[in-house]
Amino acid sequence: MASVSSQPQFRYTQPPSKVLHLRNLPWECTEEELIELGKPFGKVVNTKCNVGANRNQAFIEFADLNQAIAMISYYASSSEPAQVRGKTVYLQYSNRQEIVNNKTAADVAGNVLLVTIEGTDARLVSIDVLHLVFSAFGFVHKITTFEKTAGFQALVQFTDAETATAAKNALDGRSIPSYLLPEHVGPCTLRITYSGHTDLSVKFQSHRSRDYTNPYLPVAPSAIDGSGQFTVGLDGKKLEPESNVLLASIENMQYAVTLDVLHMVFSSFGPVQKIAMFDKNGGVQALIQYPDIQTAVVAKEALEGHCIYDGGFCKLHISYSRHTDLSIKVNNDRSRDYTLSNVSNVPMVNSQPSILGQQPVPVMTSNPPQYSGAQYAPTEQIGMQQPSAGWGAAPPAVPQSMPMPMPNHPYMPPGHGTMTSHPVMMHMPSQGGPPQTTVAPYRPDQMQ
DNA sequence: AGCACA
Repeated sequence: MASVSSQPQFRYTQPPSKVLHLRNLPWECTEEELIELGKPFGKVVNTKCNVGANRNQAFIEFADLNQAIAMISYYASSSEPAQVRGKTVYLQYSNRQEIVNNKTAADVAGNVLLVTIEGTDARLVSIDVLHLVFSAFGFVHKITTFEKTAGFQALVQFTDAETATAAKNALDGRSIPSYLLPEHVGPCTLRITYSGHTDLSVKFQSHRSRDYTNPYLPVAPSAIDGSGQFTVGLDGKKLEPESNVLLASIENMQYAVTLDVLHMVFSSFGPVQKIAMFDKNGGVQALIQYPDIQTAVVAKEALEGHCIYDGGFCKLHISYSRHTDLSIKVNNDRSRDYTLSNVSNVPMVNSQPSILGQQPVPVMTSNPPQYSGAQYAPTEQIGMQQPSAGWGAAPPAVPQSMPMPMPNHPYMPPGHGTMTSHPVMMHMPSQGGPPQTTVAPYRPDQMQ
């Protein structure tokens, strides 16, 4: 009752806080710009950008209250107002004492990306295609996929946040190129944020998750017990779990295919540890064991459907075996353990008569094998980083540095190679996403 | 140009 309006000019001021409220910021002001603005006065420990309906407000939190006071005081008496991008920024103490929950995991740059695949056919995008797409930006350590209310999602782990950011910036909002998808599959758009994870836990190689850093990780039991766990692949075929052991069946076997021929053919891709041949369904099949899955993958990709001899003879059909280590009881003309003997190319004397008797028609000398080791030499040394061929979307000749299909690439459908001078164009979705005219070429080499 | 729920 004593003095009326003793301090009316302070009625609307806030008490000091180490959090400052900023308004009239330029649109979508960045955290970096806020830090630049506050740095002269102290240590900015937290920010929150793009607040408010117009996303033109923000908060800065200093480490110490005095730093916030220093900033307010400075601009209260300065002739130059606080500015961001030349725009005057209005400052005041916030009515809160700290910035709470400033960032979600999606805002914090990390090495793991959360990828949501949008589209009615999103589920048909295989983990292999995801691996191919993301490998364009760097080594992909692990991928897990899962279904949640958000839809079909994947976590993609890179070495570091920089690589992940490059992939995120280049791929977010883009659609997977149609030539990586089956014809009937509609647009599959990628929505990408950061994940809070730093290291994914992948216990098995399966159709749902992969650890590309650990080729010896066991294949998921669920994927090999035949209990309906096989998913349908892009081409409608069953996706087999990869294995270091290949099952090769030989079609149209006009010429004898001996253990030594198989050894020669399959040795082009890496050391063959064991081979076991046997008869099944009236034909000859063989199990070929490599020391690791990658070698087997490359061999399978290269040899599947090819013929050992010219003229369509002895056509190979290759799948992954459920075996991981063959049990070779005796070395003979049908089975051999090359790890037990350092002779690998010396034919063995027939020690046991085969069930069908002697080898059929030994005419192979007049038909030189099509394969030479050199033919597939580029696929050797795949231990460090797997070529994209390993996951079935590109042939093994594709260099590692450019895992995406290129124009004039044999896997490129007609039309794409001549439509653009850019290496690869990510196709824009007809649904959602920026308009076609603004699409940037998909050029990972230009991304930071 | 006036305070945050992602």
